[in-house]
Amino acid sequence: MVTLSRKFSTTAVPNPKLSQPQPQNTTTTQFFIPFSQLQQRKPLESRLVSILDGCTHLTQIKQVHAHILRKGLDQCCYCLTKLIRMLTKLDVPVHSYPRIVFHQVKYPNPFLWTALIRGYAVQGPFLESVVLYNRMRSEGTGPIHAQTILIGGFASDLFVGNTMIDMYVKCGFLECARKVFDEMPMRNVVSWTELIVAYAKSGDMGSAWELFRGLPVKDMVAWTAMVTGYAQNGKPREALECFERMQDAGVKTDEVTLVGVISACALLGATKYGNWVRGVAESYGFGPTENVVVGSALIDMYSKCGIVEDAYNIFEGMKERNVYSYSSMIVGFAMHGRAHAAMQLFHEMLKTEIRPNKRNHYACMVDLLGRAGRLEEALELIETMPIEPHGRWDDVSRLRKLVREKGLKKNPGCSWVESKEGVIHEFYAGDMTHPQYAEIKRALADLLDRLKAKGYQPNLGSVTYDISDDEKKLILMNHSEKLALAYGLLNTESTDAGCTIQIMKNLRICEDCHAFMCSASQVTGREIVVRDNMRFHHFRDGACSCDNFW
DNA sequence: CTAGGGTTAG
Repeated sequence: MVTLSRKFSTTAVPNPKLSQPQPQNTTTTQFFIPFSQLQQRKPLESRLVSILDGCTHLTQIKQVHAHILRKGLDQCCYCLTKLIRMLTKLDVPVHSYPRIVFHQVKYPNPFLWTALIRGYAVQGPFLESVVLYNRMRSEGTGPIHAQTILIGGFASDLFVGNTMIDMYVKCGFLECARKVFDEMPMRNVVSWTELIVAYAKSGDMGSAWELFRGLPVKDMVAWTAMVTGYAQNGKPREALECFERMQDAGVKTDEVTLVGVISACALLGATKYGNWVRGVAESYGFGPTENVVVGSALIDMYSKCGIVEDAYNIFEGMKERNVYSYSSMIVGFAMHGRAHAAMQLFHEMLKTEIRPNKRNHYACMVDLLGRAGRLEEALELIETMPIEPHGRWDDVSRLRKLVREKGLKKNPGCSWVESKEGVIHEFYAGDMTHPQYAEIKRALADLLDRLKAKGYQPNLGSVTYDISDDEKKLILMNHSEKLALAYGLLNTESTDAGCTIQIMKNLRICEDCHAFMCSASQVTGREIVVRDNMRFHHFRDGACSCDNFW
């Protein structure tokens, strides 16, 4: 079922929309140039590039350069990119000859920029490459340069189109990317996947699915994009469903797919499913020991499933560790209130070459120490914290995240419980679709009476809508974690192995549910664990491990 | 030459 093959089918299919008359006066963006103006790659330029590729001495390159100028190709980014790349390969200082070549081009395209930036990144000064990178990405630069590729027509349709989609997406012009996609004469899986990922990253899984549905040949990468898209957008059930449909379709799977599945399991708290995935990964030789990404994902999954020990076993067994592995483990310890272990690991990490993720990491540790009441250590950490000079690279990812969040609608409250058989039961707030709903409702009413006798009062302040108190009580009673609890009580016995009822929730637990769970643990004599999006709550004998602080 | 991957903070 699993393969490591990276071969992809690049069969391009014609765009059916183009045979129909094009609608006039659509929302044209100022940067966009229609594909009809596109020319084919010119043979002369291709030949010059391949000649450059074979150059081994500076004199040869200079000869070809002279030839390029004679042929009037002094503005051809395609040739000059190759020229700069060859120059830097021969250790010619970027700041001399290559930089001059670059400055003679009026409209450098992203490839030319990249050649220069890469040169500085290899030879130094490193700061210069950062400066150039930011300049290239500064307002509108990407799309404007994209025009020059189009007008010059330095590459074939399909490739330019795909690259443009990528560029527009990276510059945050999703609509432009879509427009390119719609007007491309020929398209392949890559074109589709680029856009699907862009929609997924912006939180619009609806559009992603719509596109995916219309994709004629769905390959492994496209499927994986959907699976991880769902996982990244807090829709783990959909992610697993997608994964299963992918297998039904007979599409092969590799470690990237499995990583997406594991992170869905982490969200769901689906231990059994996760274990199975781990087994599959191991049997194909990219288990947690061999593959850092699989390992880190599993660490996160196990700690979010409440099994820190297993998480630590994975961590210990890993051949290679990076920031993700350490972060996941530290956070895993923190989530379970093991401040000491987290602190120790943090210091262990500082001894390696792995650098913490700048301020965030420190913020996390300070928060943890503060929570554990170790204020002196927290202060010491703040004082010894090295201040990193360039936060610009950080900005990029923060910006993308912002975009993603902006497009994201607020997720409805949702809880999951795993049955004895490993089946995941999902409950939404006010959800009446569960087959056992009638029983659940009765059990909840029953429980409510017993809790009231012990002094529990519904906390009406947890509902902020402007409605009557009775309606508020009804809403509270139908919170997803209460439904899940009732399901758990109905379907497990206190004598069952691991008789704890473990509930996973996508949002923060509300005050009313918290009090309800406390009281319920006392009345039923059962241990209840609720993991919300922040931490674990262990309810036992009427008290919670978080000390009512969450 | 082009497409899919793991953590956290607020």
